[in-house]
Amino acid sequence: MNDNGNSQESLLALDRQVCFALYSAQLAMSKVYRKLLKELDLTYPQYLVMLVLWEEDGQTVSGIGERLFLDSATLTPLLKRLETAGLLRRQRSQEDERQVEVVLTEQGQALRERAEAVPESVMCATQCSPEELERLRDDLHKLRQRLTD
Amino acid sequence: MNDNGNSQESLLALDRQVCFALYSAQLAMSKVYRKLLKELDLTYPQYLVMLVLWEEDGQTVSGIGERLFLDSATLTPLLKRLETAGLLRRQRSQEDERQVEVVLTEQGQALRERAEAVPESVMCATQCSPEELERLRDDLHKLRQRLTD
DNA sequence: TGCTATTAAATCGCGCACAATTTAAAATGC
DNA sequence: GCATTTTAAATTGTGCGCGATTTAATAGCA
Repeated sequence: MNDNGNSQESLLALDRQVCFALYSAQLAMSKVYRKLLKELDLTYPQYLVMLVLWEEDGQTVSGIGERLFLDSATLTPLLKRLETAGLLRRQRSQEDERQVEVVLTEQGQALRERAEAVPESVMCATQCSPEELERLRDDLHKLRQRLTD
Repeated sequence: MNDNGNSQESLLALDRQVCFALYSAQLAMSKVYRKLLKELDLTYPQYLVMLVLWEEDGQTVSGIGERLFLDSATLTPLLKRLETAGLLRRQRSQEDERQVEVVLTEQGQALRERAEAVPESVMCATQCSPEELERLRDDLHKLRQRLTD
């Protein structure tokens, strides 16, 4: 038969699991981004924060966190690194001193131009059609929503 | 118009990106697993290593790494933790002293029984049909392969 | 008003991932 | 046989993610 009666038919079989497919696809994607974002001196999570701020500047830490599903334990040190890199400033809100507003510097705004090329490079690396990518995106979005109910 | 001329129509728009959908779905999945695997005192990557060893015991570090797309820098400390937990032993190969063979202990083999329930719980948490999950798995598998060409 | 409860960030500790380097063993070439 | 190259694992350093806790400010309420 097979090793330990555990193979293709078992639910524990690695290659049958969606979650491993998800996990390893994500790792592979990270590697593609790592290479592309090296040019911009950004990590992928840092790039995500910049996307959020390019869409709407001046958000609070928790505002960014809601958008990316990350909390302050992850974001605070990440934002400090981006601040050190000169891409943004962090300042306590005037109205509510508990909150920290994150504001892009000119350099941070300027970086957007150079980032424009990234999505196309990634889409190219996937070797998928726009239709395939859209379907996958929507499926993943649905999955994430269901998992966080 | 909109903030910085950058919104729904831009390729930089967060919610249009497959990669962010992938990233955040993976994080959500991790959280589901974290809760389930807490029972077994395993992290998700540790669980993956156990899956690999339950399928075939006695593999080398690089063998496990090929299966999971991870390298020794990730696996060595992880395997040491599993060894400390009493789930496996690491021993230099007799024929080739460069290689380290990873062998399950009785306790490690026994854990398999308790892990049997995990996949079903996860599938349940996704609230997806088996067909949806299979399609997603195959799509993700395809994506990973294309990204690592 | 003053006390308690809630909220927002920050901090701490741990476990990945991975680039880069090191160590040691085996394979190769002359 | 011996030096060179290749290979496997380990090590080092950095940056996430996140559970758990802490710090500080605001809100709520008697």
